[in-house]
Amino acid sequence: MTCNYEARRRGLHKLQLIRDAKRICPDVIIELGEDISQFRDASKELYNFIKAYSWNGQVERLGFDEVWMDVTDMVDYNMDILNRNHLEHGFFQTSKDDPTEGFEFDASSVAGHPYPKGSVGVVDEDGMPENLTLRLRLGSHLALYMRHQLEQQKGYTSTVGIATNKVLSKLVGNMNKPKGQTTLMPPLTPDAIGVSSNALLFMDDHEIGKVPGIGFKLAQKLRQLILGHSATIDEGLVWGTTKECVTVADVRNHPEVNPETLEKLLAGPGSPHGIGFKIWCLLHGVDDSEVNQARPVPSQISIEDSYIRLDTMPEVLKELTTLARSLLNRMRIDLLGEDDDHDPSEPEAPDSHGVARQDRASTDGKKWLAHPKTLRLTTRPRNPLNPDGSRTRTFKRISHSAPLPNFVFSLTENVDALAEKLVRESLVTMFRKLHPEKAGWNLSLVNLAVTNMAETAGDSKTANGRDIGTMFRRQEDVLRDFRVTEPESPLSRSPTGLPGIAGMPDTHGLPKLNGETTVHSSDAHVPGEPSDISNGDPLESEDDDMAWDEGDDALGAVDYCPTCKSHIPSFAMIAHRRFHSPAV
DNA sequence: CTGGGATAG
DNA sequence: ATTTCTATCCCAG
Repeated sequence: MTCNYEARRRGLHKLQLIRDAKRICPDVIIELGEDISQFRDASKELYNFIKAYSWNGQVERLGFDEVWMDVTDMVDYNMDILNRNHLEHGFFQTSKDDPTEGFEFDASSVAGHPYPKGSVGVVDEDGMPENLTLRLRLGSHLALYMRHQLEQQKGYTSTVGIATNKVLSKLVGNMNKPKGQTTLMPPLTPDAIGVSSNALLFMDDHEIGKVPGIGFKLAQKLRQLILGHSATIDEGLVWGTTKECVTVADVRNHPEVNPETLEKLLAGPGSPHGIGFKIWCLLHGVDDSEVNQARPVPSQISIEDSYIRLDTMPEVLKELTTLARSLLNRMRIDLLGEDDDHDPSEPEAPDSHGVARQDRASTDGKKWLAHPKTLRLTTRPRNPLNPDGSRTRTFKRISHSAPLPNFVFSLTENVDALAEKLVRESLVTMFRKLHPEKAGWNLSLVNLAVTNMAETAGDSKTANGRDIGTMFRRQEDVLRDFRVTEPESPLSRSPTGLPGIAGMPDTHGLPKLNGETTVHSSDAHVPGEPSDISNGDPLESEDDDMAWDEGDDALGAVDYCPTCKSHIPSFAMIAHRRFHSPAV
């Protein structure tokens, strides 16, 4: 499935056949098994570590090992307190409240690698760096500091990209891996005197499919446009590579390429609105998408397994039970939080079977942070045999959703019993909707998911025990469809005031320059070799109109359910107790 | 809200 | 085109 850097140095790559790996590297160590809980745990730990540095909470995960962090506010603040006469003796405050928290740094240079190589950014006749150059330098020093802390405190090295938006930071982060950081330096807009933009220069060499947001389907359409025929997929090598190499420059410089033609080429049923303009922006290194807020709970939890042969009902029931058990355990790990109202003197209720708890998640003193409302069952059927005996492979999935029954939130019942009950009372019916025939099907994959999380009040509780953040988000949800907003184009945000040059679409390709700094971090590495941090490499040197609050006094009384450890409005307690009573 | 697609690691 | 187990966002209906 995957391999470490050592194996890659020996010529192996991810998603390689075991047979090929053994041939190329006979002493390869193959680890069988698919328990990724350790990776999940490490991912959470490192993500929480990074999140703790954020002021604005914009810390977005991408998979298990990558994070974007918008540090615009931290850079704003530190630009204000920076002494421009003594750039060499700067102090970066990592806390607004405590002026002693932070690190000393040299704002006269970039930390780590600049792109292009050797660039110092844009500096005037007196050697004074322009604002954006200084801002990116600050970003680079913050990145170096955080990487140092990560290595010292957690023992992981890392790779970082520092730039003015998400797409540029992610791509520039690839330049010096592992254990390096790269900052995309100004000028980032084409200059009146003809100095070209480093953003364009940087984007131009990338193969079209390497640009985040341009996946396999879009890349093939763009290659077709440039080549005049569909690009041939290069077999044998890594997935996604083509024999013909079409670069960003090839597409951008194509005479017929503009937002309108791209829209005609790329738009289709199901494709996002305005895709032509979005892709055109990406080709110019322009990306006005926000770094998402860190969320307390995931929006979905899913478990899946693939099968060589799964074609009988008893086997399906067995697999569904196994998956349901995993899913319920995952729900307890990811959706349970500390219960502030928990009384530790009260012994935990024994489970109904008197069996010692062996689940991974401890449930005492915990409560549900969110209640998923929906259960989804997905399968991937194998195609029936063709008349000639061959089988056309498909990877299409079919799914069916149903309400998630409330008994799964019981913290007194053991997971095994709950899993069996879930299969009996929900999943069997859902399975029949997908596969009404008694036999004749053969599944290559089964997936179980819980979605539509209804978040319960979190940490930021108000006096009446409600989450003010959730209330505002709800207000936003309600108002959104009624509010008339003026669409804002990223181009309208140009801070330069430079007029575009007629006939040069490039000049409209302004990166997001409104002072934002995005850091993209990837590739946490286990301890081992010295990194560019530790080896001393000099390079790395209120009002009354709150309609939603109406009637609160009437409904305000809240009871506490000892079974599922939730706060329940008093008027609903009788009905709520029925949820926990055995089914009749 | 559902079911499916595209994209991503 | 292949092989896995996740996850997110978006769209039409």
